[in-house]
Amino acid sequence: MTAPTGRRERKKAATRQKIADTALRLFLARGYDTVGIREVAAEADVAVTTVFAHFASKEALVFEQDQDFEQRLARAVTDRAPHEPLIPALRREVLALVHHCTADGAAPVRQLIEGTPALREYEESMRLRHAESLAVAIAADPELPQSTTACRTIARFAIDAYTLACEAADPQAAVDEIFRMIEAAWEVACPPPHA
Amino acid sequence: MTAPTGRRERKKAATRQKIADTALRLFLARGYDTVGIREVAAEADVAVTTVFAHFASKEALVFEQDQDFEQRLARAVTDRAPHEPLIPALRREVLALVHHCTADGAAPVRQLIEGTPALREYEESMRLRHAESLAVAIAADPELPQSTTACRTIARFAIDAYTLACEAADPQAAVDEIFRMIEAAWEVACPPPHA
DNA sequence: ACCGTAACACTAACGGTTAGCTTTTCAAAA
DNA sequence: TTTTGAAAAGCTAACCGTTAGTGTTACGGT
Repeated sequence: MTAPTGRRERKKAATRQKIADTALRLFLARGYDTVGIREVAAEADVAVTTVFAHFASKEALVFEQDQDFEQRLARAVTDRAPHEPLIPALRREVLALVHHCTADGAAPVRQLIEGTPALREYEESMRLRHAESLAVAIAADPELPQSTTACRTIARFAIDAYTLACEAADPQAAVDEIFRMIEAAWEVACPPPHA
Repeated sequence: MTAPTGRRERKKAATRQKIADTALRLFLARGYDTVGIREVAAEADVAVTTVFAHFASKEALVFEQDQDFEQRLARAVTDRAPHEPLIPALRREVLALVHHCTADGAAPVRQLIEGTPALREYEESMRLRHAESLAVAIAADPELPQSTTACRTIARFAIDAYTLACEAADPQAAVDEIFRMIEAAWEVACPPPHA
């Protein structure tokens, strides 16, 4: 179902990839702030306007892989097994995402992001957008008839868990600890019928 | 105790105030994005460089009043009565801050912020800085010997409460609802000795 | 073979921000 | 009072991310 990719789409994808690779290479080698867009474009042998045709901003060049982050969280909620409780499903997905971003291969990029304020800000803005769409997914669940505020709250808490766990010394333990807190918060907002 | 303010400091403060007032007036009248820094400077009758000598960025012009937000949260923790539990003290302060920012007088400015993506982003970045310093204040409390992760988690939750409550239809009710959740989360992270 | 259009290039500009340097203005030492 | 040091403000010119305007090329469907 990947469709017969024509030469056109292949070339486009290649250009995009070349830009992203070049940018990341230069950023890692010499630092994000000291490498300009004009230089990235020159090194990738494309026009500056082409860079912005493929990426919405300079920061977006660094977060090329994380496109599906948003969808994965929402789907963890909407596609979970019938009658499966919300929080454990959320916890599982957050843990997977944390593992993905603390993997050994991602270390240099993580370091680049952590050491560049502009990138940290950009990432946090992304996360907040993710929280909003997660809140919508939670609110849309017919099995959970609670307030909009509670949905948005839990969504933000989950994003907080992800962010904090990524920075923690022991990410796995951090996810466990924070989700114990989230579980308690959720039970207060939406008391289960079992008790 | 305001000290004998010399002419110099008075003039400096006056310049700063004039810039901030002019900027806010123009932004409210014609929109944030359509008013340039050069125009603000001209209207305030100062040089562009002077604007940036007083404010770190264009966005900072809008958040002139909120300087002490950060301190107030930290102090609500450090200066609370001996043996007073953490969460109620935090709740009280957050509620006060929410009231302050949803007051009638602040309505036009809030509307300006909500309607300008650049300002929303900037505000969120501020909040995260506030969360960090709040986390430090919580971690420094000798009565609460728990993990760094728990401190940072609660700090972010409190900031989330502020943000969500400011946007909610009924801010007071939102603070109540969210802090019930936070209370539960805190008790799991730091079980009180009473039970 | 032809045409519509998506992808890309080029130039020039806009707006936020900063560096470098000069001028003004206050405060306190001399 | 006069001198002097420094903070505050000004001016110019630029840097950098980003966008608009305008072509040009190369592909894909007819």
